Amino acid sequence: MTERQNGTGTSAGRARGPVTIYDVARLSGVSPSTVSRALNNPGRLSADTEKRIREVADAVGYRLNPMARALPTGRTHTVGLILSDITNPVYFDLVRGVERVAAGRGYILILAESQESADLENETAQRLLASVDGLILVATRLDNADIRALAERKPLFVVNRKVRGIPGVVPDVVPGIRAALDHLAEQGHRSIAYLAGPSGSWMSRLRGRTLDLTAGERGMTIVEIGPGEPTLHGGQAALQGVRDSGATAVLAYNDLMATGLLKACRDGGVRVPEELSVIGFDDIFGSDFTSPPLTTIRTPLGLVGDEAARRLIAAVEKGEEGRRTPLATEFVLRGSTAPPRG
Amino acid sequence: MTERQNGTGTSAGRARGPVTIYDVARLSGVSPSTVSRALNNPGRLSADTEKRIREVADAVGYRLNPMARALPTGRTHTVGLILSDITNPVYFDLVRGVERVAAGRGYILILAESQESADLENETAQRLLASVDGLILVATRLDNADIRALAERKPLFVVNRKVRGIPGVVPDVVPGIRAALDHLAEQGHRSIAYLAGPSGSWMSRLRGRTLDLTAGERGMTIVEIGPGEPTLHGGQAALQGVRDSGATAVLAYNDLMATGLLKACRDGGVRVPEELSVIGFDDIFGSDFTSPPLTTIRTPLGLVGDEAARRLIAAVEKGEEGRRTPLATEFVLRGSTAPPRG
DNA sequence: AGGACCGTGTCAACCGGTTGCCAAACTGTG
DNA sequence: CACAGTTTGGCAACCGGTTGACACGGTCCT
Repeated sequence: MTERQNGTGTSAGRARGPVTIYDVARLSGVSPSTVSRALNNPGRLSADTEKRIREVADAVGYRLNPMARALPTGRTHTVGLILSDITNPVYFDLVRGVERVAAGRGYILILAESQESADLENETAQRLLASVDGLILVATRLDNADIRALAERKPLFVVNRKVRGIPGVVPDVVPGIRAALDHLAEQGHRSIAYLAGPSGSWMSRLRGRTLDLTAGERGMTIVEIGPGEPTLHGGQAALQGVRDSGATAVLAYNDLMATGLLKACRDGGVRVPEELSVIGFDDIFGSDFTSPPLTTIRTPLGLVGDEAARRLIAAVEKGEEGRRTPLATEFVLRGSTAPPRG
Repeated sequence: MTERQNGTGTSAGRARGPVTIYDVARLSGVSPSTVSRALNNPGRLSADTEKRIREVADAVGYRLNPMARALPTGRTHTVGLILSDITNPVYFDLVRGVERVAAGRGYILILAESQESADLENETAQRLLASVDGLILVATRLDNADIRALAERKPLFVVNRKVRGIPGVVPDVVPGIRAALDHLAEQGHRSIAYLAGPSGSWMSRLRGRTLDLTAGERGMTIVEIGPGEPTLHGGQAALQGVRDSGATAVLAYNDLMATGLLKACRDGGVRVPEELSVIGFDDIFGSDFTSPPLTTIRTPLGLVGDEAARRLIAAVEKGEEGRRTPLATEFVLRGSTAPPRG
């Protein structure tokens, strides 16, 4: 009765816009709802009807309109990822991990940046919320209340932060820190500086606390320096504090800061590792070709992204979070550590 | 007559799902279409009606449902970005540029990776096409026919590739290459190797051709080596070829390859820059802390991303591509070049 | 006073799918 | 052969917006 405007008189005629299920329905002599069932409700129809419709569908190059599907179902097949800083190399492998898993499961990745601002992060999350099935927050600066509020609206997954009742992943920092301190102890270091990241960073606090604990067990002392920006510049700016602390070795919140410190040392005539040992965190791109190559504590960022996407999508689809994979850090010995002088 | 299921008896009652224009309409005593007009058709309604509706809307926290809007309008307020490799640092600033501009204009960024495969790239583009208002292809491996086919369906923008009739941007490589060759000529280099990127890369060919031309003008000769993977590994693998060529200086297709070459030199006992001068391309993150720091030809990647997003969105909204900003490369002198021996 | 015109808000159709419910057809059984 | 049970496919409502057409009331003009 009501012929959709897309239709043309001749069934072979070129439709105006993209092909819809209405076109497929007309061409295969069934109703639109039957087409819908044939395509995403396998088994509901008789085998030959389903087969026939499928054949027509890809003969005419039918492609489902995701918006049209999203409207009645409320499911967009999209995951959102919010980072504080897109250009921070620490996220590259993570983003790739998320994208690969998402694409593999038929999901699309939406990426946004919060520019290290809690307000902007919240605003961005709100803006994205309507378009995604679930949201991954990486190293979020939001407080627990905001996080919970978001989690009430859509499945949420937090990376590098623990929030009671919210699924998330934070790689175990203990093994990496233990191995790093064992290594430093073996070389004779006793007093170690920790170059802290931003004051709002949960992960920086975790690393600091774990360092304190682990150092205590080994009779070593930790002096905390900072907080500082988690960037090259933040690391460069910290050299003076490090020198003042009298520590013979430094552990930085992340590789960016460690690399910045390395640079400041070179500029300031401090020889690394002879005069100062430096250890980074994460093992980002570039850490192996600094000079000297940076000794660091590796975080398996690719796997973290994988895990985040996998479990978020499980939550979206099955309402339960998927199996947890334990993820651990690992000490990577390169050239920026040596026994202290004297 | 037909009360939407969202409604509750009391107007103060909590709606089940998110607030819709139907809720706002009921609460402010007008029809849904009036609400729609009040919100995105300023001036069409009387000033107080509009104001009243706006107040109700944000009093109840109304948020537009992007899917619902996309259906009748065909506009998703989304731009897609397809990269060959998410973890390649060359793209970080570009991605950020695109994201910032997109977010600033109320658009959402969808990111996907083609893993250096033309087939996967095409498939990905098809998959995304229905969800985006426009697509940005970076260093695409697609052939011109595929690109044109995509451009027929949605606004398309290509970065680092010129395709007749398709809007795009490719930073002018001439100034950077001229300055680099002038520098090498001044130091006494005559025979220079070009470490080519993937054979499918339009940009690698452009850089190679421009190099040939520019070298010719200066009485220098170029030996092309490759093609090779545009990665650290590709650069490492090329050392033998470089030595065999007898060139005293190398220009690599990109910084990743240059850095790989640097590493191979260190491992192979070739001193840079004393025995071999190395110049990269792009000035990616990390190029300034290799050892020696890499001399390179900078591409303004952040601006490229900016330009791409700006002009794509202009095409989407006004049907015309926006104003073009000329973008040029620039020679950055660091420590990996020196006069040849003898 | 009558008519043209303008400003304002509503009606209803539409975008392209999904899905609960029902009817027709088909199957098997006593 | 009648009847219950099971397939199979269609109808129509719905998701949440947008927008062309129109009705209504008030102004202004002749």
